[in-house]
Amino acid sequence: MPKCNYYREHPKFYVSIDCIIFGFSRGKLNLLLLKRNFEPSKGQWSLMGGFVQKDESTDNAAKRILRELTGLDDVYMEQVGAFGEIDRDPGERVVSIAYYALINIDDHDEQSVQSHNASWTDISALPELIFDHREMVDRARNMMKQKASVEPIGFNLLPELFTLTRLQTLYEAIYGETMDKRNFRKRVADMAFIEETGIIDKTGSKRGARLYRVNSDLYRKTGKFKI
Amino acid sequence: MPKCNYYREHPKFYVSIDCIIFGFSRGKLNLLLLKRNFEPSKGQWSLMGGFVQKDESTDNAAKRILRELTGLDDVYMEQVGAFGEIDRDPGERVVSIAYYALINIDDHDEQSVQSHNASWTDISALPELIFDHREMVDRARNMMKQKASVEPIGFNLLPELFTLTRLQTLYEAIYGETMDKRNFRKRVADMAFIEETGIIDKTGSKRGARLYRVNSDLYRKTGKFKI
DNA sequence: TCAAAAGTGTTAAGTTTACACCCATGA
DNA sequence: TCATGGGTGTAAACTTAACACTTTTGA
Repeated sequence: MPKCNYYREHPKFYVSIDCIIFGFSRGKLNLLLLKRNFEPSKGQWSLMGGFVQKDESTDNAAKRILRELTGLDDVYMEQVGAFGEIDRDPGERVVSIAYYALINIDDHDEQSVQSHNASWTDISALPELIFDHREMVDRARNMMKQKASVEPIGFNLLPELFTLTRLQTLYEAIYGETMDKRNFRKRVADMAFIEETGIIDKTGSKRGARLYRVNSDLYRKTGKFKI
Repeated sequence: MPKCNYYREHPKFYVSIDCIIFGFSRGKLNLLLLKRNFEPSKGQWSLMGGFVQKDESTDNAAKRILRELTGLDDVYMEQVGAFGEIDRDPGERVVSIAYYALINIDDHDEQSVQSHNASWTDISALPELIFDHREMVDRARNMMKQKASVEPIGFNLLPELFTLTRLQTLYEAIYGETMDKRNFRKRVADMAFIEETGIIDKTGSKRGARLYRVNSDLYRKTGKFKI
């Protein structure tokens, strides 16, 4: 019971979560999208979503919904914001809170993704999306780009070990522009927390390339990030 | 009626708005805070807030609530984000969406502010705030600072005409650091949309200072902003 | 006549950009 | 032996930062 009548007169709303799930594959940013097999808007493309429940915070709801689709825990997520237009969902009034997630595309549970009728789509060739999902994607993309330029969040899109060429391709995809190889490597070399492992990866080239890794402790202590 | 049963099983929540209202006065950033004369947390300091109604979007609810307190329309507002911890409001489960507003402190309706038991407080000496309002303020402040460095939103905190000294003091308050006068003026001079009016303001000094104004059309066309 | 705020340029330091060739290897 | 991706340094252009004195005027 409420402690006073203060709340009584006010309406209540469904509160949902929508997830913009970023992955990085073959030089491109990708989003994990669902082809809806339920109403409303059955058959159309949408973001992964779900409703906030009584016993969970919105942040936890977002984690749960991401886990339902990908099988992943401990994923990097940021809130994009609340979307509260009256008719944004034609079925009912629903206030939705969007979150974006950065995952290593190799890690997700393929079974679960398929059972949800979901698939990875190149972000520069998105299909039409339901409701205001396109606006959510655009805002998430801008926030992510901005944040990725000043904090080392991009590494969440890579496996633990990565080559510098792969890292550069990732940032080229995030920023949507090509970069100079030597300047890029100079900047990486200036960030001590991006460590050489001594391991050589021969899968990407004949010669082989050095594998690097992020040292998070080192970043926390000393870290400046700028790419 | 909903078009399907999809929503039925899910809980509904109160959705509220909280406003972080920035003003600029005597060289300091200020917030408009309420001393609550109602439960819960009567007698404590809080942000201006209210509940979203059935017939309004969250953006419009924020505008309404700001207008209720300040009497102002057409105010610069940005959404900070949704705050959805289960127990953030001890009275009831409420998901709150925070917005910040930038107003010229001379413009507000003093009557209305007083009748709401509200007053301006220096942001660097805030009292304790209820619920998670302090976190909202901190996030709003960071977002505002970030945005103010790359878009000309700071001018919303000033009257239409302003001196360069006042503009500099404002940005020093936003960034929390002093700036070099000559470098600051050089940067302003490089932005054509900050126009000299030819008017001299004698209120701030014996000699008088030139008054400037923002030309928004010019900014939209040609504008780069960097202070 | 003096206190108080307004106004004004130059130089050094640091950062960013542009640019081209050799290396190692497996096929 | 050659095609492929991996790896490396320097100089010019630009941006940022540091710095101090003169002007105007009302009290």
